[in-house]
Amino acid sequence: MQHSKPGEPQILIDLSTAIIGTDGGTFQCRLVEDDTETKTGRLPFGPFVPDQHRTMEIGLRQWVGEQVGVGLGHVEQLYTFADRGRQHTTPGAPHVVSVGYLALTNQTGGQTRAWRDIYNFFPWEDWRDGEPSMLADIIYPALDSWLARHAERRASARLAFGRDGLPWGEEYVLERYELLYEAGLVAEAFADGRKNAMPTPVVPGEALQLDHRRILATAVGRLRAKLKYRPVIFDLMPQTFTLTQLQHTAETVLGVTLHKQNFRRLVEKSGFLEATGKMSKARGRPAELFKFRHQERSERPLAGLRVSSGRTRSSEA
Amino acid sequence: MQHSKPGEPQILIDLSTAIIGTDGGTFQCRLVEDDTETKTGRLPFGPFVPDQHRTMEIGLRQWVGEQVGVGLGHVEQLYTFADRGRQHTTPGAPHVVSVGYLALTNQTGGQTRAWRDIYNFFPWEDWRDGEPSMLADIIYPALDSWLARHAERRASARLAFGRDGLPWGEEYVLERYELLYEAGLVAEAFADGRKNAMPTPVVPGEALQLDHRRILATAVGRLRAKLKYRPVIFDLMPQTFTLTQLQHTAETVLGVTLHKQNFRRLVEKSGFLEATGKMSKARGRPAELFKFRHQERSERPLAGLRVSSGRTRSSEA
DNA sequence: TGAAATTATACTCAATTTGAGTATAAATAA
DNA sequence: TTATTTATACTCAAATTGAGTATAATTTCA
Repeated sequence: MQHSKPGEPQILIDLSTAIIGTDGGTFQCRLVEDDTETKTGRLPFGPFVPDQHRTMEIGLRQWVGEQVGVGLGHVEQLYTFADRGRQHTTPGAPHVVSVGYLALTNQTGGQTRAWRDIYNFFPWEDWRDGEPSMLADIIYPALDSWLARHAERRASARLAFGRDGLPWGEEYVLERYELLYEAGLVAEAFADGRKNAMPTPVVPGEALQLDHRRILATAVGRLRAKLKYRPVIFDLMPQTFTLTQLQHTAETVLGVTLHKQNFRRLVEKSGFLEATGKMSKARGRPAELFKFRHQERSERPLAGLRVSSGRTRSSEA
Repeated sequence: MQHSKPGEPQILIDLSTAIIGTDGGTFQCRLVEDDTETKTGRLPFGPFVPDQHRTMEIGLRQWVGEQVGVGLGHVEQLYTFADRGRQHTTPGAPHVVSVGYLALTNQTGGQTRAWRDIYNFFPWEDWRDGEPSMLADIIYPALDSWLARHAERRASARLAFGRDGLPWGEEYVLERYELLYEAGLVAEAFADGRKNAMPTPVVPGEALQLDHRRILATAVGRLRAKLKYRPVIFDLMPQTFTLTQLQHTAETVLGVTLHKQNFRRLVEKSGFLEATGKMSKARGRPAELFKFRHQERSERPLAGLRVSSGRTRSSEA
């Protein structure tokens, strides 16, 4: 077997990056204004030019710095997407392979239209006010009717959506999105010409161009999983912060509420925080401001940021 | 910024695959006979031809089936390696990007020279007989002398090698290998022309061509981590097996010994196993043969295959 | 000004999980 | 028939987790 011969289409590599931050309880991602008639946004991307960049991450940091202008914390390669059909191909056109990246920032500039709430694209992922009603009302009926014809995907659906008594695993973001795509319930399935897809998307949630919603789902899933065993959350925080702010950020990313006292116990025990002695000025009792101990950064996992949901917000009132 | 122009070198994509299995306590990887003067092996790879394969995984399964001839279980994309310097480039030659894959098999054919013990390449990773003496004798002194000049890498080294009272995390295989590479202690560092590299490798362990030992380290680290939250271990097992065989496989992959009674408790509670009623015939008391419940496959994580080392093999006598 | 609301922090307690054993059973080897 | 080997069952203390209660220090508002 040979590599592609001169006559065959060339391969180009794009670095598609989900730049993620939080801003006062919203979970944000940097998007690029759409210019097509479809009105769907897309992730920012830059080409990988091997002769100019020693590694892909160096190339990525460069064009993000130039074009997006936010400082990046943790950067992580997600997945390389090369499926044919992911692009609406012109015959003979070069084949574009996307390397997806996750990049974290603590500068989101919430006012610009370029930063969008991630839960716009995955409204079923936000359980902070309890289970989203669209699951029982729309998603489960539609999914079940598809599963009736696709029994082989039943076990996956049970795990991904936490059915039949299984718990909802907040990190299975990609698995859930892919099932909805396979079942033809999201707009991209129709755009990609899947046979079973509905012309009007069944499930609420804004679409993105090409497979960018899939890349974003990969990013969110990876971030949620990583939060539990690595101290990446601090890359989303400002220099100093209160424990409540830290908890809100964790809740925003995970899409659940957490038990306040236990969160405090966990985070204090972890040894990642250093008290600054200063206090925040807000409504109730002032809270101590902490900062992240950078020297401790890679020393131990933030074990145990396990999800044990606190009171749901609705019952909190 | 533009994609590479016609005059620039073309990009080719290779799928480099770590095909991993176990065979009676050895941890094996399929390698391709070396044909160069360097006498180092390499991972099997095949080109990704976008026009022939709808997805990379389909392409991979095809050439593995044709050329390696083993059935594959779990297949997982690891990482896309595009660093310049990873290849000994001829100017103008096409730039090759490797997409690394991990593939599990339960057919290793241990007799052929093509299957090699993974711990040949990472002898410091096998703690089944206690801490390998080369760590204290060779690796730590050499690493410390490098760290004296590279204080910024100290925290990483502490986490990766479990120093200063931190535990040895068996999943940090890549992090350890990369530190040894950076410190110039492995043969590849010299081959890649790193300034500080020793012409004769300081640390024991066989090298592989290009960055294939790094890809293999990624594969082993990912597999060790995944074992703890997904039932991938069953892809390494034959149809039926005893609990002791299952435990030996886990120990082989993780490179540690486990507490027998607790392993049994964990694995029985998980619900993944089904008793066959048959018994194994061996030396002591016969053990019940189990099989994996495939329907349960994706239903729940094999939570808690946490490492709690049992008696070390040396003190077991 | 003083009670109510709000937010932060400290502490408790039972249930579960984990780590590390002891005890016993069922086979083979000498 | 006794020792050796391997398998399996059961125990128990320590640590972790889930879910509270209690109390402290502010602001808000009547």
